[in-house]
Amino acid sequence: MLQVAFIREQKDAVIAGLSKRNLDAKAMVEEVLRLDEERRSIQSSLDNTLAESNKLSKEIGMLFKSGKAAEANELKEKTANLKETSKELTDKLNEAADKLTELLYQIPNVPHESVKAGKSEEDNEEIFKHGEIPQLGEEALPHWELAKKYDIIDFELGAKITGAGFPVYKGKGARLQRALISYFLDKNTAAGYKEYQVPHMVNEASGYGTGQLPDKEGQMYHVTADDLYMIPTAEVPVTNFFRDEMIAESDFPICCTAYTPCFRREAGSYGAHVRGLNRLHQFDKVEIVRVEHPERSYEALEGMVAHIKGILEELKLPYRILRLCGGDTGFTSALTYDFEVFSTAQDRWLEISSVSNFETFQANRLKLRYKDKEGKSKLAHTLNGSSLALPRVLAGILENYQTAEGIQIPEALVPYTGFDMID
RNA sequence: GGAGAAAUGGCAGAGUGGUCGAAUGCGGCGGUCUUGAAAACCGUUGAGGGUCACACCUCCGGGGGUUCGAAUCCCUCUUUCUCCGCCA
Repeated sequence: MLQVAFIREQKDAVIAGLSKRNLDAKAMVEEVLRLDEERRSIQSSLDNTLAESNKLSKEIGMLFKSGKAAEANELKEKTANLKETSKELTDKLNEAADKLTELLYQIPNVPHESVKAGKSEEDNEEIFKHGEIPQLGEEALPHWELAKKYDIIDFELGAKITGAGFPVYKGKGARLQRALISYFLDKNTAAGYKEYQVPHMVNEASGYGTGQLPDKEGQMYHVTADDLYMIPTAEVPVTNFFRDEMIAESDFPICCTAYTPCFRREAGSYGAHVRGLNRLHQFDKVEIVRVEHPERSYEALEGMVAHIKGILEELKLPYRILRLCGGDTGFTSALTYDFEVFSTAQDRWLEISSVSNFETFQANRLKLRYKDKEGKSKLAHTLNGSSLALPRVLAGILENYQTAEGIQIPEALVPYTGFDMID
């Protein structure tokens, strides 16, 4: 969430920034400032009441010590009033503070200056494009048909044992999944990211920490008996490593990578675009997460983009990079680049990675801080990106690498799969 | 699952009703010494709110309670450790 002090100091810039998300935040911002003022004024009355009551308590203590019990008891009666006042003020304070927090939770991050205004994905800017789109001819198949033809992914079997959107990978398909995970993790660790294996469920506090709660409550699977949530991405457990942490400035940059399955309810999705691997309830992803000094976070973001470019180029997949417009940028992000691979047989671009800088938006909720040179604690910046999401990379490989003899395996993956052709 | 013990500042660790936001050590920061560094010595150093700045308020795992007054007493939850049981 945004910091109140920031909203107070940069009110107009905040409103102007949020308007790029197609959001008129004027009323919300003003309500935040009003509630904050109310909160501070109640706080100050409460402080005065408590100060007086502390003073009396000290006096009572001294009187008892010097044996003046009668005077002490007299003073005790005076504290009753103060107690009542402070209780009332505490209730009012909590109410104002809760309202303020609730409202702050509803305000998205202010987009970076490079982000253009826009309503939807139509307005995203393509900033980079690479690779040749192969000419496949008439007999080219979409990946769900290739999966069936070579018996490597079984959607029906997954539907039988769990439900739609939970595929079963078989034989060389399963092996290719494992190969991709190892390959991505190796690329990430070679680039300096430390590898982690993390729980696939998180508690409520972690959900709030990274902003899945309360915003996207319905998108996560909720294990109600134990009040745990299935993770929608490794970002949630990994970023929450740093919840309530104080970091030494010398620890920057912190670079983490983790493979996890990701669970998403995808309530409201429908149609041909969710076919096959395009949209699943459970999928595999290797994530990278960074905690950075505010002055270097955008440099880090560019580094992450370059890293992912390197992987896609090694896999020889045609891809493009989009800078998301305000309206399409995620709630918590200030700047997001999407990577898309061209799916030749479907004749469309598929999103395979999303790389974002959250600036202090997550760190504020997480209370993730560092000490600067003057010893002041400041909020750190958090960033993350997929490196990479498996299903659509797999779809891209199956579709772009299909031949009359079978599906070729990209050269870089052969050491991981142990075979160079699915046939 | 049963029995017991514990949770204190960046870390370690004292503190069992008032003078405790909290000894001491480590770490950090500043300085003396040194060509420079290390060592040694001196000083300084928790977080949040609030203020122009002070004052002042809150915070000793979370929540609630007792009391004029709680790190300290009571209840509850969470977590950790030890012993027993079960187990991939």
